[in-house]
Amino acid sequence: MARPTPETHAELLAAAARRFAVTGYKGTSLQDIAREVGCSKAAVLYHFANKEALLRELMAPAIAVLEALDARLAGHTGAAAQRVAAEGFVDLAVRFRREIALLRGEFPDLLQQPAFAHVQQVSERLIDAFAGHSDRPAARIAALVVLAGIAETCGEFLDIPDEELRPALLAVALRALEPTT
Amino acid sequence: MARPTPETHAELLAAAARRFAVTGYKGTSLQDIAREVGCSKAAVLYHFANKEALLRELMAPAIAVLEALDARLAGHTGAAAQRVAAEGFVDLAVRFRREIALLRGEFPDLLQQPAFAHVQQVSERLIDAFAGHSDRPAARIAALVVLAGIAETCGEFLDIPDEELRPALLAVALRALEPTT
DNA sequence: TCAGGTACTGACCGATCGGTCAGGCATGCT
DNA sequence: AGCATGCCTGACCGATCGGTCAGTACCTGA
Repeated sequence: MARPTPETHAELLAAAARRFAVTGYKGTSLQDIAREVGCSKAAVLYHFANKEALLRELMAPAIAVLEALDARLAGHTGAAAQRVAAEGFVDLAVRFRREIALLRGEFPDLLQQPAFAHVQQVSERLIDAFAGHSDRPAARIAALVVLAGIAETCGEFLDIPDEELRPALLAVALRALEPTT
Repeated sequence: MARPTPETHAELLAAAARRFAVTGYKGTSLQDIAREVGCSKAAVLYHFANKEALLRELMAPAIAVLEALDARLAGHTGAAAQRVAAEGFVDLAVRFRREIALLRGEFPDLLQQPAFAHVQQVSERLIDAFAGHSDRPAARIAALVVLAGIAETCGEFLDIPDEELRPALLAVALRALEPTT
């Protein structure tokens, strides 16, 4: 089974993304990933220090975009913040839907790992922006429904093009976030 | 550590609910549950045939209510179906928020087990009702955002009373499901 | 020609998983 | 007194987990 392919690193990353999306992070073993690529489990751990490092590398691009959105958010308040947050997050969710989908509810668990501690804070600021920086429970509830709903949904529509998914998600987000009279 | 408590069954159920809600189904071991109650792992498996049976018994009341909603859904179409589905699902989510929360994204995995196969079909009919029985992608996207958003959100507000959470969730659901002009 | 790095393997490790099993200890019926 | 039953235990099982390690085949530059 010895096959000298230097692109293995990228192949492993892609295989991990596929497996994580189906069976989740905890539900996928290094064996599973190795089998999909056709190499040994030891080869996986040659390319990545450990399982968490694999996940970290997989999520890095998405996290970078999330942090850019966070930075952009700082300059806005109220309804403007809502619109920037909705547009930015929908765009992120659509572009990285595969990466987001693979965390399928393991978010709470994974975010507690030190490697993702910062993401935790960023998403709290995102919810705050979705809520228009309001403390009203109704606003915070709506914010969380939109955030979680989009995150869970985007991964279910892997087959339709970005240009169709993006406006549909944005429309439902903006409707849901409309202020209660 | 021998303590003859015949209420152990109920205690185990409650402990399992608590642990599942924090670390998820896969992330919680029978040891964890046993430790929380103060008995042995073998005692857990004396009361429940296996881990899945424990989960099944834990979810049974919520599933019964879900199936009742499904039956009620059959008599409605279009906007009426949307309203019945939204009201019914929000009520279910609020009442059983702890049970729903503990499945944290493990839904896709768990629903594939034969014991929950029926729930899969019911939730597809629910999404269909949310979408007003429309085939338009935008309608189906909105439906999934609402369903997933509510399911994920309700478990995050364990401390506020039903009477406050219910109308807030219903309001955001109805706003999000408003037909696009 | 050969040293050294890259990419990998199979064997192995301790821990933990869900689950089994024989037995023990109260309690209550006969 | 004897025996069944309900409830529970500690010891144990095979499987699988993430991770380590010594060794090896191959390529490259000196």
